[in-house]
Amino acid sequence: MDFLKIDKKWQKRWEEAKADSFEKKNVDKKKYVLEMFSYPSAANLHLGHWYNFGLTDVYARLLRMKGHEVFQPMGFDSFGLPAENYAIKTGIHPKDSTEKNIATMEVQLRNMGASFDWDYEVVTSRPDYFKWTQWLFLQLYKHGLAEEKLAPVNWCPSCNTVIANEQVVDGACERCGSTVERKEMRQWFFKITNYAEELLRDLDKIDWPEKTKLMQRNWIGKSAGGEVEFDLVGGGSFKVFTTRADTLFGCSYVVLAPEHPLVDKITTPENREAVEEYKRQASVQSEIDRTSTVKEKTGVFTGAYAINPINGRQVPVWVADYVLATYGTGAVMAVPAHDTRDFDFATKFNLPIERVVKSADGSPDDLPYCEYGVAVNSGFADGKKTLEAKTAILDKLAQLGKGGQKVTYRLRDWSVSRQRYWGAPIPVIHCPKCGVVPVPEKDLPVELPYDVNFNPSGKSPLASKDSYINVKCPVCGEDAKRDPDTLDTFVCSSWYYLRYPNAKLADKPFDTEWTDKMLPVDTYVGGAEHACMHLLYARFITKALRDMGYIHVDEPFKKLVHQGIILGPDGKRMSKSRGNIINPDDYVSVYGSDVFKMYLCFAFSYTEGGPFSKDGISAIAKYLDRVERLVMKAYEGRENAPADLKKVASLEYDVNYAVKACSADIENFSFNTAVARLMELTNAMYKYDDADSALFNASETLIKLMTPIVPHFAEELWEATGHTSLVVKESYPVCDETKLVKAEVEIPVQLLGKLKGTILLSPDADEATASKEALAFLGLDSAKKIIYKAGKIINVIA
RNA sequence: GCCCGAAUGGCGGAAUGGCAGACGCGACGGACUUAAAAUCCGUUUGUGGAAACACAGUGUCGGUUCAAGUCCGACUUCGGGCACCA
Repeated sequence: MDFLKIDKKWQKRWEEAKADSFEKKNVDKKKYVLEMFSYPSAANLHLGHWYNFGLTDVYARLLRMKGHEVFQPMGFDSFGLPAENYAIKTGIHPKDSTEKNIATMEVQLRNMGASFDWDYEVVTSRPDYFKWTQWLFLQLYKHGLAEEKLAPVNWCPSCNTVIANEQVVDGACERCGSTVERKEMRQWFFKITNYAEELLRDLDKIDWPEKTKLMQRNWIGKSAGGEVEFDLVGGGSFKVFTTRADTLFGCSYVVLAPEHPLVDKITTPENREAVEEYKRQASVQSEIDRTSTVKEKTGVFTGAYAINPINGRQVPVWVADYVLATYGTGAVMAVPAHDTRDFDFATKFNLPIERVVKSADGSPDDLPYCEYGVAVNSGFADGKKTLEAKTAILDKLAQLGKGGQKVTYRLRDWSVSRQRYWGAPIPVIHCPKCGVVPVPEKDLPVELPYDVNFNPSGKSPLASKDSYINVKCPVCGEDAKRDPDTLDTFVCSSWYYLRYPNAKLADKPFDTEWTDKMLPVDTYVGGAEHACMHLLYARFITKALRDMGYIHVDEPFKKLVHQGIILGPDGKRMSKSRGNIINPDDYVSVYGSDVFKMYLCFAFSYTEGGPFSKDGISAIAKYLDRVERLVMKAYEGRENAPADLKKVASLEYDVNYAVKACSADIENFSFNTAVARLMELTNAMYKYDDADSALFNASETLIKLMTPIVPHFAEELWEATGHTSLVVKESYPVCDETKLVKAEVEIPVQLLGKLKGTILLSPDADEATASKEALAFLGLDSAKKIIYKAGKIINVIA
């Protein structure tokens, strides 16, 4: 078959017939199937796109044939750094290169033959979309979920921009590999931490890979412990967070993070110089390799003392960079006897190490002893087990008004300001008189000016565009300035699944009533690398919009599937530097989209991925030709009456088995076994040998079973066998269970657990019959015990 | 360092605790052909054996069970995540 020709032919027919259109009136049967939309890069569709979009489309097509109204839209996440970097290098404007790339990719995506409904296309860099991204920002601001604060941010000196924690990999910029610095800046933050608890809790409600849920749980990092307030000698106080309140009696010093605001206030004059020097060094340290946990502890004494509220003891206040400003309270109580870090520090600086826990069962408890045990040297808590001692001490602190139970999260607020050009402008005006003034909604979108110098200068490119930056304050009318920054592109992608069903809506981002019907996304498919970024942000935004009353779902993505990663033929990740990149076009242009897609289905376990090998591709082409010959033979003989009814029954068994298995496999994203079942059926049909009406019936079913995977090919055969309808519009075959009932099945017979052979038995034979047959087979008179599972196995214990 | 996941023929990969290796690639053999390609039909975990068959076998060691690739415990290697989180 000419696979290249049929691609075009049927794609045209489907378009004419609107075969992929979502029928709004059938919304009660909707299935929202979504693939993570892609960034429009200059290169052609890569293998990952094919693997994600092409195979998810197999799933979508199956659902459609099974009677669901499938909504499968497509679009582009088109703001972002690559276009801007490309512009800096080549002088081609990001908007121009992006729009050009989108046009190219649209054509390629259409050529895939996937059943996207393009009427709902979304492009995040166009004003009709980012107008509503800005609207989203304003709603978050109105509801106190967006705030501006001075905060240390990750600064990439090479990209000249702030980057998110998630984009810092091993202390380096994820994109360019430069060492990330820390810098204090005024930044907009979304208060995702307000939702930490719910984001954690609702993971139990969604059908996601356990691994992904675990990653989010760890990322949120809930930690239940206590808070302890230390007064400072000479006035003032600060709090520490601890999970080991039971060790409070053993606290021999306290440590503040170098960035802690109290440091400057409490440092005594004679220590000031050393502390200042340490702070300076610490900021440099953090730029260097922070990943080393074996790094020797450093720190300086402030000269100040704090009072341990549990025993009134004065303890020195130190500053050390092993305490993180961004976690807990930025201060810790140090109990060197029972914490390895404190132990290392105390050893180095010769601070007291006092045991307050011993092992409960007499097992070795050399210091530092970090296990749970029994409290000692702890006043009223002596003799209590760790958990009880924690409670007792925290209760006591609560009575004293010096602390109590406290939960802390590792999750931090989401920094969304980017000192970049190619993003959605932040819709805020800074007025010298009125302060932060949100742009009125009627003035949205805040358009991105075209003619801007976006070469990195350390400042936002928009800051130097006078006609953009200078505005009148919407409140007082005086001269004011726009916020010069743009939004993190993760903001754009945090709500696009809401826009898809409302893609053309002009007067609002989405219609609440309609969105309630369309959401949640039933099945979401994309890479696992988004576990702690996009997937968490989208959940947060959904919950925030729900609390504002705009939607009424708790979770955006009911079921989540991650595709695996296809590696280069060398088993390594594909990369330009390795030169092991596989270009799908090289194969699609030879074999057509069906063959290539079916190869992708068959060669990998979908969620695992694995190394690419071209060897299997021609085999798939051969297989399809084999099917074509078979189907045409069956078509020729369709008028013949079957001669052998036993053979027909066997064939019908094979057909129905394939129907059942294929459907279940595709629904489970087990595409490789679905293809295997098709091949088995094909082999069985070849063995059947006669060309008669039974074989023709089987071939009709085979064509339908193949439709989700190789739709062009299936259409061609469907047409060649006398049909005028579109097979993609046909119903998926239904398994006839009665054809799967066999009079006799092969039952394995084991002797002492070792397989000896098989006997033929009725699948519901009773134990007596089975035992008799098994003993006869083994040549035994009796047995101590016989384990019999009907239809499964007989194990004889002699 | 901590937390997850994985390990099955020459290769990609199948196996709700119940016949390990489905399906395919590759290889080998046969049919068709003057020949080749294409196609069709076989064989293909290892060892021994002409064969029937026997024994061994799912990274390593131990355990639970009538029965373990699958469950449990320890370890090895690889992959992923987090990484001074108090």
